[in-house]
Amino acid sequence: MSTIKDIAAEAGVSVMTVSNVINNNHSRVSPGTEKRVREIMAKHNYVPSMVARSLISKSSRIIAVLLPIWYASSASMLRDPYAGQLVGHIEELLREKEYYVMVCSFEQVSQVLKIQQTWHIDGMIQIMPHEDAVTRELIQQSRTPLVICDRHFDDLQMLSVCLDDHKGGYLATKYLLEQGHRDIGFAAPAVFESAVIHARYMGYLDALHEYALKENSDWVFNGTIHQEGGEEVARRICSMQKRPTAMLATEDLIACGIIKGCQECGLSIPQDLSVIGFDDSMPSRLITPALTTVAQDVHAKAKTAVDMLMHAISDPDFRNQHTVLDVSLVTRQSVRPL
Amino acid sequence: MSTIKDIAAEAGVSVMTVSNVINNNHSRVSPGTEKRVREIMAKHNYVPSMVARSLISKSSRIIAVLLPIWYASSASMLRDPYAGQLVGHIEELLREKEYYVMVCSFEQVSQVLKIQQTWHIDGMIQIMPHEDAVTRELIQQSRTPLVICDRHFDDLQMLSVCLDDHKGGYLATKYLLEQGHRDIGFAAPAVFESAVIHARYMGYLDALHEYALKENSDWVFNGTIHQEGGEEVARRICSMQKRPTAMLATEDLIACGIIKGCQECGLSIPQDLSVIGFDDSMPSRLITPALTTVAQDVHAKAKTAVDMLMHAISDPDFRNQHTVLDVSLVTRQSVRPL
DNA sequence: CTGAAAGCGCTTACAG
DNA sequence: CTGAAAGCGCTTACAG
Repeated sequence: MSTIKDIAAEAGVSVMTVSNVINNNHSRVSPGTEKRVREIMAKHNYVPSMVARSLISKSSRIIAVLLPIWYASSASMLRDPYAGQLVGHIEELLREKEYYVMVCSFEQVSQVLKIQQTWHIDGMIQIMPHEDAVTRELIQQSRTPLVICDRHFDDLQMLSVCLDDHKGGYLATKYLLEQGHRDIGFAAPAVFESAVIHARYMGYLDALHEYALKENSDWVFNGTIHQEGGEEVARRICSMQKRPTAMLATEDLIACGIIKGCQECGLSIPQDLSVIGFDDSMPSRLITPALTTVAQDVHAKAKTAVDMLMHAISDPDFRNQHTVLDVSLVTRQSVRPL
Repeated sequence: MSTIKDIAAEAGVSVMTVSNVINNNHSRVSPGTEKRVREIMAKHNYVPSMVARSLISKSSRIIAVLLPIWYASSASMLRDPYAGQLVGHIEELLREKEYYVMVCSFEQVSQVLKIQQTWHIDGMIQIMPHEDAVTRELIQQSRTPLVICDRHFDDLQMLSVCLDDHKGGYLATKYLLEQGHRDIGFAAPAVFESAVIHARYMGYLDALHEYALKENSDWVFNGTIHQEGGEEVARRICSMQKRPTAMLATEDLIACGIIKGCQECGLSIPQDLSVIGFDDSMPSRLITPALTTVAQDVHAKAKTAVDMLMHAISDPDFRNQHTVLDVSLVTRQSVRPL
């Protein structure tokens, strides 16, 4: 494997001239010399060492994609299809810009700081929310630009990309109301611990209030985890004397679980219960009936996060921006007019 | 940010003594000195620079996870839930061993070689199959240990982890035969271009032959892509005069598409058509009826790939091993006895 | 057990 | 336009 020295020797120039052609300092090397050097580099498949370069420049062109580990699980969040999709898009966008992406699961902030330092990481994007305390600490301690997805703190200087979650909850609930539903339930993993979920919940409440309705606490299900949680909710709904006519779930998988669970205990969807999900992910098109859901644009989220990060890397003053992405309702077959 | 020099100065020892404590060369530093140095390192949150270390050692503890880009799409394969799951597990396992993981999409081998060189990558794992020609070239040109998932070439020295795809196709078909089915169709993306799919197809044929049956070419669907492809297959089946009584799909999503498509044109599953999928991924539990499918153990695949890679990194003679992982049939509700 | 020197593959001022 | 020297933060022989 040849080094800059070998190339310089063979070209009969100094190491620094080779360095100048690598770095396209056209003003510092004559066209003839450049051509000769480039030919020799090509001939030897010479690739400059990023490790040597970053030792000097304190910059590596590595972006860390941060994946929280918590929530009673040491498993990588990459297993979540949404996370995979988001990281996939981010990787594509960063590759186009000639950045390298390092994927880092972490529980504690110190792990991130260590990696950041040891590799001279140029920037970071946190995918999936962590515990608020951890995220806050990370924002405060990070020494490189950092973009947080799906979480924002008003009192902190930070870069974030979020969804208009309130609008999502509102849109879905309003749609159900317009379809004539008045008995509308809500199922979510953690209404009060997660800001994202809480915003959707507030949207739900606000829509109800607009129709002078109040929530029925029997129909608000907290701690609903994925499909299994949805199925459990369905069983509880089935056994109720007074059932809701519609359910809003904060995740497609939960909505699918509700549908499946209801079908198993003999309710039919949407005749006996209308259901709306959130995200417009793959399951929404798989389930029968196809799921009406609040759609988010994952590619736009990735693009926004990457653009913000690039901006922050080139401009040290760009350290505080909160981008809110729009959501929209996709109507399919899981809701019936009443 | 402190360097080894700062630590050495504050401890009143030489840089090399600090280096020895970092590297746990206990024989080369007295316990008292070590303790003092460690305290100073902790106090300053000192983290040794991997970039400086790898410049010397020619090793970086970075493992590249390679994601092919092809198939008429420049999209990152990470968007595929199976890929996300596999990479998630790999990342978990490598993190435990204190390796860093870099995710690299690539079209051409030269891109991989460049990254390999520029970062002194220690090893690589290719997830998802690429075109055979590209994979062969990669195997031959790679200068670091490389594990290929889901592809093997008998004529090459290589490390690979595959599934017993033939057995998978055979098991599923045999099960259908045992349930009394004789008219069994097959749906796959690319029967002859993909070795994995072809092996499943051969398993299907072999099971048929055991029952002295032949395939009916009307019922073998090639070019079936994901759910949409499955739905298209369903429409064609629905319009047939003589329909198969059962379908085997090489992917859960295809099987789900077949189920959904059939339901839409009025066939009921499994009464009118039995369906078996492959992978036991999330969709198999989402669809109604729940899908009978050939299960693979994605965690075992990740673990095997990582173990092989670790072995190869520590032993230069370990360069040729082909591990075949077992598959099993998970029976649910999408097949009925005839 | 401890240290001084050389060097990994580059880039950054500084001269010419 | 071109080069010689110093240095990035470490480790590796080599001495003592």
